[in-house]
Amino acid sequence: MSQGESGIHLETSLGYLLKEASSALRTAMEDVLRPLGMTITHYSCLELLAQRPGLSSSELARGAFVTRQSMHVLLQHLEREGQVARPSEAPVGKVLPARLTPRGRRALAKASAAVRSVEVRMLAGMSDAEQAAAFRALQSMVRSLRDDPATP
Amino acid sequence: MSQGESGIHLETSLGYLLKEASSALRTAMEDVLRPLGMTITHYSCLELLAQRPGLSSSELARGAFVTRQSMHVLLQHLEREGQVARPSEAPVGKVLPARLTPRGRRALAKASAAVRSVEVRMLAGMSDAEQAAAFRALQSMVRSLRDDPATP
DNA sequence: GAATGTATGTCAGACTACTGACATGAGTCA
DNA sequence: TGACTCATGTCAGTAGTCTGACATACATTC
Repeated sequence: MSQGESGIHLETSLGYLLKEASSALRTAMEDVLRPLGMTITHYSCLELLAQRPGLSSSELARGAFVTRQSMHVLLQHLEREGQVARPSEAPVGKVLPARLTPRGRRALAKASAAVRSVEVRMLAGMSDAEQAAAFRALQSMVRSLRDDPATP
Repeated sequence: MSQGESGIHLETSLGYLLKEASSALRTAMEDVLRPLGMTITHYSCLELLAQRPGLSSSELARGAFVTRQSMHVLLQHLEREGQVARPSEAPVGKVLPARLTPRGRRALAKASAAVRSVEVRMLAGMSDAEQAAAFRALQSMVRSLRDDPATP
């Protein structure tokens, strides 16, 4: 039956290609993080805390693109491992600001270098102009998807 | 401490933005597929079978960017639901070619239209030239990540 | 023909992230 | 003040995907 223009053509679909690219990036990152005993979300959490100390669990979740429940269990794990510290009581409201410990900073240093090498590899062969164009295009896609919450 | 150029700057990282974009796309697709009782991998499987009938479980897995084990359990489910059919014996070797049933085709029709609307929304505000540039950029990233398997 | 390497289908267990739900604190507004 | 809304932290259960393992089928090589 005519799927015509109402369907998706995998070969030419930007959505499909976006998924392919993010899948390739995820695999490459997992490959370099696994030897360090770290998952992508784990790394993302540490990187976010390094750049924005004091972030709450919910804010970290948004920054790592997972639910706050997922980040919650990860933070519990990282606290037990001694990579992250949180006050036992909230300074204000219920929000518990998290911070890296020295151990967390050391773990991040190796991971960050590894991830950086993946990103460099990913961008090999692209000019600065091409990278800038890709950046703007992806930003536009994110904005368009967020602005309209699913037209019913 | 100087994280310098060895680290990642979240605000300007193409890798981070790529993850953000794919996360936004995933969420948007889940939002329109959930009312249809379908997951993204489920939809991807049907779409692949519509465009390339006779694909094996392993080939479907690669096309949907999951492991063949994950696709295997999904296919078992879809066979029970009557959306997909496979011969009980392999025509050649061990490979079992899968095909859509009429019921699978009907389920796909709705899903495909829904996903198409998400893609249209995502590309709103982008010129054809911008879309083409984004397409080439993403293709380049995929190629670069695959060609070099993790330089140790 | 035998040995090896590669790809597939399948089963089992473990893990990650998700949805659902509840209580709590903060801000807004009548 | 009280009612309402919203964001957060947390607990519990579920679902989807992954890793590990094994047997089988084909192709290649010696």
